[in-house]
Amino acid sequence: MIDTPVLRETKSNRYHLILGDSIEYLSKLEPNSIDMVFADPPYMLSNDGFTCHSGKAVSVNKGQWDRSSGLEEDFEFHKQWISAVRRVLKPEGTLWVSGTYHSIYACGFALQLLQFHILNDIAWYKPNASPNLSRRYFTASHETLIWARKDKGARHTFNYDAMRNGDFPKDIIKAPGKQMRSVWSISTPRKWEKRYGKHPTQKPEALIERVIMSSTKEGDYVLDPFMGSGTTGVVAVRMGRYFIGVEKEKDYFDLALRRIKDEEARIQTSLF
Amino acid sequence: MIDTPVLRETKSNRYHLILGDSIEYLSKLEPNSIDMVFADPPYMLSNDGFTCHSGKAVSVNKGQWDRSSGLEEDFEFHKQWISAVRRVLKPEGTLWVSGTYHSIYACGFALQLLQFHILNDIAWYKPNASPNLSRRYFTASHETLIWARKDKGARHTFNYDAMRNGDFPKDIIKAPGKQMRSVWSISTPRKWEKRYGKHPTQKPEALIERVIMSSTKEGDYVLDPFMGSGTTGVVAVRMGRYFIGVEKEKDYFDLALRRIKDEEARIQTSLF
DNA sequence: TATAAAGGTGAATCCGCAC
DNA sequence: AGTGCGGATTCACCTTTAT
Repeated sequence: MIDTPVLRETKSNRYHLILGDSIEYLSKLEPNSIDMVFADPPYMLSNDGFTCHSGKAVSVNKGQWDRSSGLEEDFEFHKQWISAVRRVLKPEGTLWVSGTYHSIYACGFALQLLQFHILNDIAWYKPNASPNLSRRYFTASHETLIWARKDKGARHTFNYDAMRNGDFPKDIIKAPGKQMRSVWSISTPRKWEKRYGKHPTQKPEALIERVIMSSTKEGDYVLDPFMGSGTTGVVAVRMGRYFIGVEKEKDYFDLALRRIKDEEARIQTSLF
Repeated sequence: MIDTPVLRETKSNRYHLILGDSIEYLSKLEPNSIDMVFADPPYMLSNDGFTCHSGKAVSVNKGQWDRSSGLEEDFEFHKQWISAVRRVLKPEGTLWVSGTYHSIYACGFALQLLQFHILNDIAWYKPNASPNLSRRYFTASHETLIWARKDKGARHTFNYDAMRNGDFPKDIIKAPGKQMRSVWSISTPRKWEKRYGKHPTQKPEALIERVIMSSTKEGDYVLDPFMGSGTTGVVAVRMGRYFIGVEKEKDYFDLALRRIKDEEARIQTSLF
């Protein structure tokens, strides 16, 4: 794999998609230019005897020291991408980070070390989570999202009324006309639309909608440094935000591009 | 304040309460002797221009570097007490850590660095949380609990059936006869029993009951290094576990002692 | 045709058993 | 004592059948 920062780009009035490395690309972006970043970072590095160097996984020694050093490698990676994000965020801009316990503690701690100010942590409860088959743990049924702003002093966007008075009929936690709480009940998409084939870690559109609705305005610049299959882009474009997405794996990039283009077409059609 | 490790101790058949410093005390305990630790660590060090050195708070410079250095002090503290806990845990023993986003990322990351193996993270949802008055954030309505075991290889205790089939009538998440999930809906105690006066960060007994019920057996040794007002001890004694509690502030120690003694008396009475 | 009940499937470990 | 295979486990959701 060639180590070029940007292998391919596709632009439109509504989005800018980049096939390449996030940190590389972010370092070339205009500083203080992004309103909101949504990031679902990878966390494979330290887990099962594999470590990930510039995009390719290599097997490593599984000794005790290694698990720790893997964790520290993860941590270095998280500090790097969060720093890169910090540079391009507007002072009043905010960052969302999502993850399970495998990665969220390293991310949250890195965030705090790098002077981000946590506004909320959100527990995304999945009512349709898979059962636990081993019977040796509780059934893992949620993920964590951290919402933080760049500067403690700046005034961030929070659409209080939309959150309080919006319609969230399937959420068993949210009461109509009451404040949105830090626990969100949103089902995972069970079968992925056949049009685009299956993708393992797909986030539900309702989740991303809530994130974008709560913390951005129309016309804002939304960036996803680990775009994956592009759900953030699909929803951002649908909601009238400008989307910048970076993805280093070509298959995911192609899938995201197709989905976001389709969404754009749907919008054009519906304007008539 | 004198830096004696143990200022006062009170023992019985059911508990052992220590007024003094946790890390000091733990360093003298028998290694590999404790079945479960429940810890709700303090996190004041780095927060609002105060740092806490050996028990007393001193004002510090609020510069940018300082917030970071305060965080790192917190982190050092968490690594120290978690290491001390690690030493006294049995190989199959487990550790619970509770906290909000102020401290839980540093704790979780420290836990992982110190070779603990996370079994679950639990989102404790508080249906009766206070509303958000600023209208600039989501309403903070949950805390996080991390459950981890000392060794990945060892077989920890998990009372699957008690969790699956027990009665949790007030929990809007838990379905009868279905597995216990990683989100628990438990109200906070609204008014604290008058007998003991008010305490700010009181945890509900139902929460501690669920923790102890799920991860310990009768007769197990349960330790709380930051005992506070002693709820862990009250519930542990009630459930027939042997409780070891450490608290460095005399007022809290006295309160905990009174509550746990009262619980013990209640048990003796009910045996007739 | 709509709604309800019944039956089948898949996912991710852990465990015992045979060697 | 390691290794490897196969069965057991639970629950949401889909499909099929029944009312």
